[in-house]
Amino acid sequence: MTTTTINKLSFHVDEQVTLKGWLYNLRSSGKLLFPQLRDGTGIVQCVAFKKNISEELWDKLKNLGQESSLTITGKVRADERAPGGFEIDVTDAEVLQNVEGYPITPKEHGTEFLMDNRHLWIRSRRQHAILKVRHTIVRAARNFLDDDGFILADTPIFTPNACEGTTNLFEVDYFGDAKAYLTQSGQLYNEATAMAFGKSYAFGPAFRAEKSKTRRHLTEFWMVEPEMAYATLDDVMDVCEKLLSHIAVRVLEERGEELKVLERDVARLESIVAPFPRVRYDDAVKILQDGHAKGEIENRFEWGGDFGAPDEAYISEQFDKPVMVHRYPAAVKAFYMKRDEHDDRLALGVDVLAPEGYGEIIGGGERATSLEFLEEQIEAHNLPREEFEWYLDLRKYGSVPHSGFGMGIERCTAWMCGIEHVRETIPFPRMLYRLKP
RNA sequence: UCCGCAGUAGCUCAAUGGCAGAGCACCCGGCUGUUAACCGGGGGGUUGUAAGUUCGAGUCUUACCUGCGGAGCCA
Repeated sequence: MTTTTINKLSFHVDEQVTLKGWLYNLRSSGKLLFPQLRDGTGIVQCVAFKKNISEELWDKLKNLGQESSLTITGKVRADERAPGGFEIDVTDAEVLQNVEGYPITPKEHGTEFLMDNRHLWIRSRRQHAILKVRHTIVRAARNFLDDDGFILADTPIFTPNACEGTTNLFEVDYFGDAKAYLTQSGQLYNEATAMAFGKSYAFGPAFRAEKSKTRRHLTEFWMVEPEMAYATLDDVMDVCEKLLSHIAVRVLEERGEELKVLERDVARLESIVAPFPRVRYDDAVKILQDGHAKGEIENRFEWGGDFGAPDEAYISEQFDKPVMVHRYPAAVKAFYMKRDEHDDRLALGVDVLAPEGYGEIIGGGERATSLEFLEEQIEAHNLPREEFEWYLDLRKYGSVPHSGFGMGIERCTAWMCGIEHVRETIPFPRMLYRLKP
């Protein structure tokens, strides 16, 4: 007897196999039962004719509740009537637990209810598809960087200070006499690891205590943050477009079935091919102002500010591919950004805006190299100098041009899947009003 | 923090200020190819909380709680 999984049934046609899983749904028609089994790799329809099996087996199957745990043994048969193309003629079954009252029924449910039952919701087909796409994105990003010579060097989650001084942080008691904060970015530490390894990246969670209440925000989210020594802003943009193109290809290759479940328009993913348009902030402002003149956007954008959500959406709508907007006013960017040598008002930062209104999925740029400049910036931003001494050391001992960026995993996943809200792109989302389960 | 919408059975939703309802889920019965199966029967309610208007409030008023959407902020 072969024990196998549902995704491998095509290798076992006309053979007896055993599958281990849970009951996804049960339909019956008098002397005929259709238990649908899921095992994490897929869903398969099984068939049991009353006259072909023992009375004991019939009785065992007939009253099973949704999500009952069981193993099913039977012959694999190709059948066009079955969803998925294969069917199991049941010859035996072992019920580990017969379940009554599984909360998530095959009808509609509201978001609040489903989120309260998130630990069960992730068993359902759509959530399964999204989380598998997430897995592929994570693996594609890591493989891309690993194969390109980046060394994984993860950065701390407890940090002693605000690393950029821009966002609200979660404060944690650290053994009574000290305060720690949950990291909002591994950025500053990545600069240290890049000086050690040449090319490095961190992959981990980031925490922002912003009271943001939109479909693009989580308080806990995951980022991949590559950093490169001897690299410029242009080098960063090269890596961004290659990384995103690679991710799109891998998602298309590995997750065709899942994209079908999600009803994703794959043409939108097929067009994610490097090179991407590179637009200076100044020109993006012109796009917005022209849009206002044409009456396509409500507010008239003024040079100097950061883009709001509607602004980002309008800019990205002008292109099929992700857009890389670069050289922002220094005032709206982090203190460690290098200034443009041709225009001191500008910082060498880049944001990658995804199409279809998904907004900023990557933020990055070239870092300042001058010790004196950073000392001025730290003072100007009222940051505690003593907490940044180690960071300033990086400019005392072998300072070189270097650059990097951070990509938000959940926003990228929402974009690839074409779904509304990032809360479905992580197994257990943490949001402003959601800490459980 | 601000603006808007919502809260009725386990779930999704109905109910002109006048008897609290349906579908799904659950239990019982029927059906040999079901595709969110279908058909018949059954149990299931402090209408988010508190106060008010009224002969009478799920429905109108006020406050609060909770959630959803958006803004700001951000990836």
